[in-house]
Amino acid sequence: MTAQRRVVAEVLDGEHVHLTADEVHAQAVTKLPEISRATVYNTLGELVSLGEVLEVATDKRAKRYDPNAHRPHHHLVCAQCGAIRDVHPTGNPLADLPDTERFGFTVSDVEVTYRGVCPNCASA
Amino acid sequence: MTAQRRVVAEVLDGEHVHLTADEVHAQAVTKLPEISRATVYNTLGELVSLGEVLEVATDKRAKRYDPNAHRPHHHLVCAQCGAIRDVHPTGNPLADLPDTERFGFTVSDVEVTYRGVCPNCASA
DNA sequence: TCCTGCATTGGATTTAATCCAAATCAATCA
DNA sequence: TGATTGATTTGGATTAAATCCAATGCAGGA
Repeated sequence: MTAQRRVVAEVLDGEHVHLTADEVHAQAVTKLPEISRATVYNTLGELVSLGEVLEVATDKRAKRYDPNAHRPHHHLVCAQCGAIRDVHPTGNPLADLPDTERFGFTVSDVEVTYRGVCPNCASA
Repeated sequence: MTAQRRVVAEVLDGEHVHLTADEVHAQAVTKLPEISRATVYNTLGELVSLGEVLEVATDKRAKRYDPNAHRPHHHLVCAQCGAIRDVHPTGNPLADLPDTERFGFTVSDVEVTYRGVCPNCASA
């Protein structure tokens, strides 16, 4: 456990946190000025392999990192400003995929992204 | 309608087609040797604005383009080889998001990505 | 304290996508 | 048919995200 990793872990803390690698780096720099981008990428990669952090690809730009890996959830994204909230739908989408639609795959996971307009953008 | 656009449209034809821009360009070149990447990107962008083609971001690498825009569907992705199939789950995931989980958003769309292992990779 | 091996650094590289000005082409009209 | 015009295409440069790599630094154990 190095200072750099601690800082990255600190930045990635809280609910509804979905930062890009660059944003993580920007915040990390304020706490540890010499930290390099490569280290941030390395650490994020390790956290993902350890299952502590999830990669989410809600927009088509940079990957985002979601520290809320231990409680399963999905995402609600504002189509205008890109704001992201964690959501917990009822029901089990896995059960909604009939065998005839599985093409012989062993299906193990499902990812749901809701899109809409957030209250902020709606009122603007 | 130019020769270039016709070629891009021809490449993007069929079921379960989910090519990256580069793959579209590579196939387009075999039919029209001097077509440029910029034109492929331009044309894909126009097709997306017209609603004829969907962008899908199933992996975190390049965007993929899905010509099957007129019948709504979701995707089943092989975690190992990246193969993608179009699937049609039963049920309506939109209905599974309670008001208390909408954070004031106007939710209009939902995108579901199933992940698993395809028969090919499973037998290898 | 001294080693040893992993972590970090930063700069170069790769990949995807976009931008831009110049050249080209398709469609219309006389 | 030939000229005009405005949209399209081109390719090279540029941006952005991510990765790679060799050299350096550092944490933790003996």
